Amino acid sequence: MIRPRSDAHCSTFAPQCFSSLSAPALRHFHSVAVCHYRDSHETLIREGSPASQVLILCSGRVKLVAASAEGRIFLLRVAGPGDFLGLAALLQSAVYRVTAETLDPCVIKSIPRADFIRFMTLYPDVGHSIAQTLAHEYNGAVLTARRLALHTSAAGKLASTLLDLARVDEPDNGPAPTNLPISFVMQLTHEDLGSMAGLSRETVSRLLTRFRRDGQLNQTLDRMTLNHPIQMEARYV
Amino acid sequence: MIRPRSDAHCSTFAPQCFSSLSAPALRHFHSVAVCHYRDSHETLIREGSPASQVLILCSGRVKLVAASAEGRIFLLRVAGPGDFLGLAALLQSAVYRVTAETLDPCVIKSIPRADFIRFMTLYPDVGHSIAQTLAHEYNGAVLTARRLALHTSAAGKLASTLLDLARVDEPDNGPAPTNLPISFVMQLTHEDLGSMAGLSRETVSRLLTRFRRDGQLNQTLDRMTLNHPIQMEARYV
DNA sequence: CGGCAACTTGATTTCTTTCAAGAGAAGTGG
DNA sequence: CCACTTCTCTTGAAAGAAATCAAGTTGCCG
Repeated sequence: MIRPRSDAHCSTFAPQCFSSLSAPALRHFHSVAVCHYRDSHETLIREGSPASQVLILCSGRVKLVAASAEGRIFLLRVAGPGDFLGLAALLQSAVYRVTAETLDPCVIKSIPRADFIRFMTLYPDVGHSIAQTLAHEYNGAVLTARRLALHTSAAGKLASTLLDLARVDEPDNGPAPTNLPISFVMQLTHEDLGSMAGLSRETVSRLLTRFRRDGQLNQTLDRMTLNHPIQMEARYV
Repeated sequence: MIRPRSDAHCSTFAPQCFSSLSAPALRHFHSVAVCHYRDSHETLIREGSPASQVLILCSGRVKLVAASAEGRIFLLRVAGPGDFLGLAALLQSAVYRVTAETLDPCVIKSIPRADFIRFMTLYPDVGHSIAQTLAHEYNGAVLTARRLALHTSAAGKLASTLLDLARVDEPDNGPAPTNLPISFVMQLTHEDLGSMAGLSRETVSRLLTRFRRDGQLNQTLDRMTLNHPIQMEARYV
C-alpha cells in the first residue's frame, strides 16, 4: 500500500467548493476532518447502512455502485479528488443509497454526522457551498436517468455514456459543443461500461468494435478518443 | 381558470422545509416571493433556458419532463405542493435541465435568482433547509436512474415505477415495508407511465392487464391498488 | 352525434440478451 | 524465466422480449 510520506498534503486539502470559505471556517473544517488511507478495492461506504459520516476524497478514484437483489450492478459514477461521498444520505435519508469502492489507493477525510451538521449551520457560506455541490450531483443524476430513459437502442445508450465520460474530464463548460475529437482516459472495463449504460458486457464489446469500424472511435492502451462527438450524438439514436 | 378568492392562502404558504425557520427569515421569504396563478397545461420552465428564478409550488401538480432531439420524452417526476422547481439549475448550471408543465391549475411563488441567493446566504438555516431539499431530490433522481438501469425486463421497470409512485404518496417512512395493499391516485396516462419507465405505451398497456390478471393490481376510475407490494418487487425481475 | 384521446389487442420485425467457446494480456508463484 | 491462473475482451449462434405497425374499442366532451 502506497502512503504519502507525511500528512502535509492531507492536512491542507479541502474540496474545491470550499475555496471561497473564510479562514475560521476552513480552520473549523480541518479540525473536524480526520484523514485516512485506503487500498485499492476497499469498501468505504455500504449501501443500506446508516449514514454516520460524510467522506471527502482527497486523492484516488472511487466507484459508486448500487446492486439489485438479483446481483445486477449499476455503476452511478466514478468519483475523483474533491468529491463528497455520502453527502445526500447524511443530510436526508439517514441511509447510504450507494456503495463506494476504491479503484486506486485513496486518501480520504471523514467527518462524523453531528460535527458536519454543526459545521454547516455555523457558517452560512458552508450551507451555500454544500447546496451548490448537491445541485451539481443532482444534475448529474438527472442526466444519467435521462440517458437511460431516452435512448432506446443500445448504441445510443453507450454513445451517450461515452460522451458524458469524455465531457466530465474536460473542464470546458463553454456553450459551444465542438465537433473536435475528444480524448480521455478510459479506466473502465467493458463490464463497468455495461453497468453504467444498462447493457450486457458482450453488447458493449460488440458496439465498441462497431464504433471503431464506423470511424467514430479510436482506442490506445488506456485512452479513448471520440472522433466526431456531434455526429455521435445524432447517429446512434 | 379557477383562482382562489383571495391571496390569503398564498401569502402564508411556505414550503415544508422552511417550517423551522425563524420569523425574520420567513418574513424575508414572503417579501421576495411573488405569487402567480397558472392554468392546466401551461409551461412554467423550459429545458435549456437560463435559470433566472426558482419556483415554489403552492397548489396543483406539475410534470417535470426532458425531451430528446428525436421527440422522445422522459418524465422525471410529478411535483406537488411544497416542491421547488428549478432549484438545482439556479444554484449550479445556470440552465434549466427539465421542462415543467402544469397538470392542474396551479398557484406558484417565484423568486428571482439574485434575491434567492441573498436570502440563502443571509440565514444559515435557509442554506441548511435548501441543502436538505436538494439531498431529497438527489436521492429521488438516483433511485430513478437505478430503477432504469437495474431492471432488465419491462415488467420490472413498470412494477418498480408503480411502487415508487405509490410510496411517494404514502408519507409513511417507517422502516417496515409492509405487504399490505397500497392504494394511490393514478393521474398518469399509459403514455406518461411509459415515459417514466422508458417503455412504449403499448407495452405499458399489456403489462397492466397482465398485472391485473396476476392479481397484483386493481384499478378503479382514478385509483390504483397494488395488492402485494413485496411480491411485486420480487416477482418481476 | 361526431370527434378526439386513451386504451386494448394482435401480428410482425428487430434487437439485445444469453449461452458458448476461445484468444490475449496480466499477474502469481515456483 | 516459465507455467498457470485469472481477468478481460471478442465473436458466433440461438432464444426471447419489446418495439413497431396496425386495427379496433371505449369513453368523454363539445
